[in-house]
Amino acid sequence: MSEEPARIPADEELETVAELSKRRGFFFPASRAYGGVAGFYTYGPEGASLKRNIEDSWRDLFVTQEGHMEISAPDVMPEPVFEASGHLDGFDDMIIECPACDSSHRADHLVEDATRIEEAESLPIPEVEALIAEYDLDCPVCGEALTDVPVEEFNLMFETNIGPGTSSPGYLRPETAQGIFVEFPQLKQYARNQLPFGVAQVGTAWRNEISPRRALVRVREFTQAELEHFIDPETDEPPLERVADVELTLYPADEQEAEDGGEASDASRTSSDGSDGTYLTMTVREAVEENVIASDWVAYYLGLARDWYDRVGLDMDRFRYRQHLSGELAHYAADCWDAEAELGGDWVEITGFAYRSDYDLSKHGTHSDEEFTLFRQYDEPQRVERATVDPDMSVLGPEFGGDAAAVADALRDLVEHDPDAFDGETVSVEVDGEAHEVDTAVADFSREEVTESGEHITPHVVEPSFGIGRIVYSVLTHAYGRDTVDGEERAYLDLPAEVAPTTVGVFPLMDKDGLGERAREVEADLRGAGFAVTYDDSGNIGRRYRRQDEVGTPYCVTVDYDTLEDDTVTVRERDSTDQARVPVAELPATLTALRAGTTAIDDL
RNA sequence: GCGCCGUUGGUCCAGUGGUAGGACAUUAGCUUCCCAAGCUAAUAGCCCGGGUUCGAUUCCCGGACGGCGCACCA
Repeated sequence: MSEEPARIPADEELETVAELSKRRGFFFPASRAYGGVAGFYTYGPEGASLKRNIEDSWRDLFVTQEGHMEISAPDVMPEPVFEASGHLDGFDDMIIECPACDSSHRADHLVEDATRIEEAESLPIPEVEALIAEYDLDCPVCGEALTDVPVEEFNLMFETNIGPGTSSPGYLRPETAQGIFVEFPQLKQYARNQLPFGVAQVGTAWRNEISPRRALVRVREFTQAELEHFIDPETDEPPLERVADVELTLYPADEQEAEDGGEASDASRTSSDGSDGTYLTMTVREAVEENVIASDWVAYYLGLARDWYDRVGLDMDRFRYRQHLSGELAHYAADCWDAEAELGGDWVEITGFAYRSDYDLSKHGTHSDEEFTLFRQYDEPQRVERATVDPDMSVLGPEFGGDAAAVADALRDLVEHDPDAFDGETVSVEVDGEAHEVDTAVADFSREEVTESGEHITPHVVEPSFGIGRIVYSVLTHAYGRDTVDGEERAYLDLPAEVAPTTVGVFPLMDKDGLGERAREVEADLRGAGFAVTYDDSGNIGRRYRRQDEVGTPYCVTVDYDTLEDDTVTVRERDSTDQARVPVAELPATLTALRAGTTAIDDL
């Protein structure tokens, strides 16, 4: 029997998991034969399987159960995509490094602090350098003069060239989301132009991090599972009743600020001990009613995801939802909560839940030639008065020459925003800073009643964005445990059967007297039934159980001498180490029931 | 990017200016009919590049990688 489960001390926990991961093949630094490269990891046989199972579980919930569609878009996208999304602008951070104390600072922020300039980020680098010299700016840490210290760019995007030459720059996507947003014009057709609909993607994202850290936590290439749920902000409501009773552990912004005197920007690194007692534990319903979570949609996903984390094996006592502080919000986000897991005493973000409003679709609508809107029909067509112009080009052409087309566009633009400007004999429009007078008659201004059957709207986006690698790492860490079985310590992973890399180990008690041959037959049967099976005939039976315990295999089947007599085998359960004897013919059904939780080992 | 510390079989460690040893793991054999047993044997290592030296895994410099701190983290 197993007894005395012991939690690993926090300061040993991550070392232990790293050691296990390398030794048993969950994950390890990539390209080690060539010295390794920071921020890249290879998932070994156990890890790749665990990761895939977690992804499949995510798909089952967020695609199959929730009824959304999944796509697979390219990793490389052309430059204009990221000009539109804001990632290029927002990410050419200007860094200046103090020559005296080696501290790094955002050069644009130093300039903004010292001057009245508000958007120094948009200034060219030579200009920022000139401003630093002009204002004699000093290092905020040590006071060293920064004049003539070069300002350098940090771009966190991986750049590449599409095709030969450099004329067509591309970037590896920093989030899978853009691959969904960019295809919205196609995707909306597949959704038959009906809101709401959700598009999911599980794929690779890339960020050229300055300093990769902490195993799978901060890496340069990682897997995201993202859902972009497109909604009509005026009419669509989430099915809150489905998750209303789910209990959440919430760490709202005001609690974070109260805790450390307003300097809570580093709250994601706050250790668990300082945070006790400041969490709010309440149901989704209560959180919405008391407005702890501002967005019903975000609240819905917090509830939905909470049970999923539990399902894939996170320890819910080491889990919380933390609201972003206002200064922490991304450029696109209106409100954002992170799911965080506690690892080795630190809290790590594993999912971001953001209400992105219409930010992304509007940006792509403006920058591209496609429509990133949907047509929403009114219940009843409406009669509305509309002011229009139909400029007479045969007059404008001779009068304005090359500017004529621009003048006509300006007139059309004006009539939309200010039809009253056409009340007089003439109307004035500005083209390239030059004012032009046009006869109202030439513009052919008119007001007419038209029938509008609907309007174009830009959907809002609710985005749960899961970091799969971090979740794999968190699940491994939370699953790791040690206990004592028959006086011998063992290490095990209490992974849920759904995500465990191997579902069943098959062993001959000894590899002789035909037991091995019989065990091979059992193995083949189980593989045929679709189970992930490991066969092991090396070492004594206890050693083989321990091997499987250590990688989280939930069940082991042993062929012994009784099997040769009556065609039964023992089934041994990982967590309890209890055994039951089962007819070989019933093994697939029994294992399926055990995995689904509809049968317990004690009932066999 | 900066600073401090580190890097020795698959894993975890010891050690040395004269090319290294243990534990565990792995493989083979013996033994054992259900929880890391025992015996025998085998496989397998000094991060990379330069320097000092007759000789460098060891000392020095640089780099890569890792841990922590600073900065960064859309």
